[in-house]
Amino acid sequence: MTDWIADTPSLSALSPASKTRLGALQPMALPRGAVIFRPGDDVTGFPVILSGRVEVFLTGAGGRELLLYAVEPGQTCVQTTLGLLGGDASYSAEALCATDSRAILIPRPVFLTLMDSDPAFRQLVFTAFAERMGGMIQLMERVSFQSVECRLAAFLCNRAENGRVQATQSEIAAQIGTAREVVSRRLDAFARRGWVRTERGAVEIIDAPALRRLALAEGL
Amino acid sequence: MTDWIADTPSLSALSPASKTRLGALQPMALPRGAVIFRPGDDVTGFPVILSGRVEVFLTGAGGRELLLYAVEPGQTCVQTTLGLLGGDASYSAEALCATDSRAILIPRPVFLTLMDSDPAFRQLVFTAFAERMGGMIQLMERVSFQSVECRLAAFLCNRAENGRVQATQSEIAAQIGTAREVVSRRLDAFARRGWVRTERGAVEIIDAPALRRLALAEGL
DNA sequence: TGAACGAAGGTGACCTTGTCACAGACAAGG
DNA sequence: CCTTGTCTGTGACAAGGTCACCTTCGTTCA
Repeated sequence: MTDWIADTPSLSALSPASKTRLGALQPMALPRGAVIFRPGDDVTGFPVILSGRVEVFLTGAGGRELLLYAVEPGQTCVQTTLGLLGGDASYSAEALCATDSRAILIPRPVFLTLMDSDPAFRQLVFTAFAERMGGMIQLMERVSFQSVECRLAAFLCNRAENGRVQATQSEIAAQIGTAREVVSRRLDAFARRGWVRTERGAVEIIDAPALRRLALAEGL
Repeated sequence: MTDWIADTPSLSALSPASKTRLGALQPMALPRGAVIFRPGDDVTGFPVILSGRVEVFLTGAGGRELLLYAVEPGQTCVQTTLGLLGGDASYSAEALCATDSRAILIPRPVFLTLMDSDPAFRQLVFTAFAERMGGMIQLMERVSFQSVECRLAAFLCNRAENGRVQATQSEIAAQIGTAREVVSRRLDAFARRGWVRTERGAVEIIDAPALRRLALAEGL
């Protein structure tokens, strides 16, 4: 087993005592698609992602989904912090592994001890919290004030690798908080303008600058 | 001048040293309508509301507004915590006094000292943070998955005093994150069903149970 | 091998929301 | 009075969400 503490930059500032305490924990392997938690689950501990990517979704009545945020290596999950520190200790969102991942789960008592004893750990949790909150406010702004077209363009720009985005239209819809049908129609509109080409399970980007211009047109 | 620390329950658990430190600060009087901060302002300190009510809005391109959360006595502002602890130190939202209010502003250095030295203060800031985050997620859920009709009904139920809601339709629109015209039409629909009666600057509630049923119809 | 099934994507119809433009109603002060 | 600014109502239209249903692919498995 690798020394996961040394391999995780965000943990490097922790005190030696904290590292010792955490050293006893075993990383878990989580396959792509694994459910970390669902709405209503109890909070049993504080997960830290070591590798991979976990996505946290809100699910609405009609089955529509909205990506709240993604957790990447070294980051922590706010939903959990919320449960461990605040009032109600259950989740209101759903977390799924977007890729194969490894994570540790810090049990609640250990978490509380670290919070009280290690300023570096506090700092870690706090800045994670602050960043998430900022992200949530930006998300709020995008979802309620920006057009779907604009959000879609921004998404395509961000997720593109070698001019391609590997994702089904349903997935894209969940990421930007709209319905699949709308994504289908918007992508079609982009395609007719010659900006993209759609395939089953992927979108090929032809005119990235045009998309970027559109993404920036409506404010941030 | 009254002893504002003793009068604020949420501060009672602080250590004597913290109280001494805070005792030197002078409460500020803020009239209704006063602007606490605007987008782009720098974060100079950590405000704690002693009395009154402060509302924090997000403002979109077309001038549309959305109430993110309200700060009530003993509570603190997350936007600020975010600025003091996280990366970027400027606000992305706007805070207005909804009523005449009193507040203290804890200067940044004092805030940071208290965070490191007083577990009770930490607890205070942290739970405030956790509660806000929970509230933001609920807001997200309402704004992106619930109909305007439902949100409006819920708002009327919550804000009613003696069967009346004192607010202009513009204010209501900002509170539930929609456009004024839409509020006008929805209220009209409620009125035709005999549930409310509208006046200039107020809404009288006639059939509260009907509204409550509608508010609960689409999940929380 | 080919029938069947399920996931992904396309489309039309329809309703709800948001936007724009503008008009009437009302309150407070000159 | 008359004016001015705020509050409210309305029609027309565009954008987005929902529903129903169909087509097109891959995969599986009998």
